[in-house]
Amino acid sequence: MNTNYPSIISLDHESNSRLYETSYNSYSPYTEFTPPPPVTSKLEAFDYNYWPGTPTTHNILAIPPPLTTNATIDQMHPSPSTSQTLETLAPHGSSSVYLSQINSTATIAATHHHHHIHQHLYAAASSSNDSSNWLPSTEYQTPDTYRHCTYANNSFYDQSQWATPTPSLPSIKFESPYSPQSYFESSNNLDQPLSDSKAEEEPSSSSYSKCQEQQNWFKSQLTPTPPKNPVNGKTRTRDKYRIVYTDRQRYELENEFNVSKYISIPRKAALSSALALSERQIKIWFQNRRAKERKLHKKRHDISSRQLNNSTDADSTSDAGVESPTYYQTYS
DNA sequence: TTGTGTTTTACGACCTCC
DNA sequence: GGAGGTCGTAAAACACAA
Repeated sequence: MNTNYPSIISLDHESNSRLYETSYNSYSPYTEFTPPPPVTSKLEAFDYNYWPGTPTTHNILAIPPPLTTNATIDQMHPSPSTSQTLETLAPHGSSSVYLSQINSTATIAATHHHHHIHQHLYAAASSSNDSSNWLPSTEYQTPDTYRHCTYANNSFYDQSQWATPTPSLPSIKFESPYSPQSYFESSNNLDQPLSDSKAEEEPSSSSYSKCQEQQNWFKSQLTPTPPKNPVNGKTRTRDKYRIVYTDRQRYELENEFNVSKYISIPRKAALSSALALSERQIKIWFQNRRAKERKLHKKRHDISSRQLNNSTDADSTSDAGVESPTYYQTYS
């Protein structure tokens, strides 16, 4: 699978290892990296271009700088017998390769959300220098904590920087209208620095504190903005007020909507828990989102109809691009 | 600022399905 | 009858031109 969208990676934080130190704007992931002795360490690379096929795990066999163009890896997928360079796997300009140093044996777990890719890199329970002992994909170890990093536009971004030095999400401008595409473009901005002063901030020195700040930021993003004039904290149910969802809540909801226009009961429960929203709020958000989709589609259809001028074709009006509830119920 | 149009939450009314 | 669907709408939040 080829994708032009940036990908979010979750690194196992057990090792506390960071391959890179970043500047917010331009990240050179390998500039400060000193390759460890091959006997005691391994490196891994992902090849996003093959996603979501078999996760690609590679040993780095040779690490002549710069890694980005010339590292020799043992490619285990799709051809275990061949060795390739990263350049082969990730031609310049592709959003495809991620490298991470880990101190112990590691493997990769992954989930795939439509255009949005979310990957987890989990360390094995016991370290080993023998690749034959690497855990199979069915034996991933769930880390206690992990770090989110993002690869986009040939640069890495550590999302923990969103919270440094004070939790401050780069202000995401939600474009109007909120078409799925524009929303993904906005979501890309989640992972990229904006052209403001925040982009110049230096990362904090402590990886641990950064992780804490990141977690705090995520917590803050789960707290919807209360109404400006709350009356006993009530929403419209009694006082005709509404809350404003956080960017993160809307981002995750939008991601889910791009997976399916109708949310299943299990996913609704999961999202409710993950986003600190009630299931009723999730349900109504999807109802509103579908209404918006229909409205947008109608607008587009009206425009195209006008352009076709008296054409009688109405072939694109059937479902407004949204599966019917019956369709959803069949698969829920 | 301010006025105005648009978008986002939230709900009621009504409908279908199980 | 309950759950969840659409449709229409209220009102807060937001965008933006003047």
